[in-house]
Amino acid sequence: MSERERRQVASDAGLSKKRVVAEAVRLADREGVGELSMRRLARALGAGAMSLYYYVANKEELLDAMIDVVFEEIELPPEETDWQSAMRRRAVSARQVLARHPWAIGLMESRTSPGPASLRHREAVTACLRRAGFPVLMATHANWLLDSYVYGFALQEASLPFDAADEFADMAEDVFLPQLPPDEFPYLNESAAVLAAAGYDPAEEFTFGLDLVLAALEPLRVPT
Amino acid sequence: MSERERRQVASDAGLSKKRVVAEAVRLADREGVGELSMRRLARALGAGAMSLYYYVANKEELLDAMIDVVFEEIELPPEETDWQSAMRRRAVSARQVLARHPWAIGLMESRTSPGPASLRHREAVTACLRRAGFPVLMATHANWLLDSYVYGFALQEASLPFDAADEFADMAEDVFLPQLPPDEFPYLNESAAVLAAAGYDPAEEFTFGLDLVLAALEPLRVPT
DNA sequence: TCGTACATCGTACGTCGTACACTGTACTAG
DNA sequence: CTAGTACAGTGTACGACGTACGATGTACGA
Repeated sequence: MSERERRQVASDAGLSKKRVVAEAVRLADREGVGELSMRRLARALGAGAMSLYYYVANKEELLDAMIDVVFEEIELPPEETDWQSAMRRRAVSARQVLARHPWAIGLMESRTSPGPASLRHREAVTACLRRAGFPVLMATHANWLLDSYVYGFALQEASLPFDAADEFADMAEDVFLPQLPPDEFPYLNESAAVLAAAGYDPAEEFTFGLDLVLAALEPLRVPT
Repeated sequence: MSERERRQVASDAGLSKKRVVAEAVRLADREGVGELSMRRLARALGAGAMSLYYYVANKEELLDAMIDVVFEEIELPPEETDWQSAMRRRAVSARQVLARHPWAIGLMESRTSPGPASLRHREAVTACLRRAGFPVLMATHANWLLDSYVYGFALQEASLPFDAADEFADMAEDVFLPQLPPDEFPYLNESAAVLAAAGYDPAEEFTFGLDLVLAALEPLRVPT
């Protein structure tokens, strides 16, 4: 084992692409992607700024690698169950992961070529759908619909001004309602009032819409 | 009419918040939001960089205002038709607008408080759903599902490496297939092959999923 | 022992957002 | 008519950014 290899494995000393990207993800999670700079990242790793460029060609490549790490965290659809359960599991996992790394959503828009983890993920999802009896074109439609829902939901969730369900009630009273003149926004007031009373949980909201989508896709399938 | 008012209206001379924000949107459309800097924006307006700060507190506020301009461009659901047609119209409009301003999607993630146009939009959509007989909670679900689909689709569309339907075939052959070893990604290869042959149009893909979603929402309604 | 590849760093350049102090002009009050 | 004030815009400067470039020391094969 060469010195180089030893360092790539070591966790407490010596840099590596893995370590650099992992720390970048941690930093973005903690402080937001806007606060992620090469200098700050290097400081967090106890290194000089320019050392990072040995492992990453430029910041763009670092961001691409970060996105791929996020995709790696998303569960692949399990193969042993029916397609709806499999898709539900992977969608729920995707939402959780994207809620953990909200910066990832905003990053996707700007980078065009998918990383290896993203490709593996899409292959697994397509495989699941095809094996469940979706014709090629219908599998494509299902892929777009499901991914649109997952990403769009995560995007909306990321732009909510509160973090957990129990913060919603306070938030609704303190922030939303005062901003919404009842005569101009009667329906939004109605909504806010009902939601503040009933409580609000993004996870439940997600599965509700997800199940609607899954049920809507069922007829596109040619049962095997 | 005071000199100040004259200037706010004039289009060729004198700045105004409207003009500043409009030029910022144009710049972001043309060159991407990453290329939008206060200095470049000022140069495009024939002004000094610091002049912009008379109309905008800081860059964050500029970005918020840009997002609100985008929401203003989206058609509100028409009131004279059935709810599905109304929702379809506004969803199609939203997708078109977001395709025209792809940077807007990535921006939404980071800013939490909705602007006035965004609120007006949401109010109109909620009103349409409530009047169509959706109970309050079901209208909320419908709102989330529809917006998730629209935003998520726009997000995916923005990260496509080609711009129009007719570019897809070339793109598929030149870029996708060489990157996808058939033994590792059999299903993605199958997909790419079929899509390259059949052609691919994002607008059609969008309405396909949209109609599925609308149909899935119908049963949540209590017919009036 | 020497050369080469590896891993890291310091310096420097141009650009960024924006704080601050400054101008000139238009309008208003006395 | 004048003095003061609000408006609209500017120039300079500071600290942070991404990164090109070149220098450094160290490990290892010849």
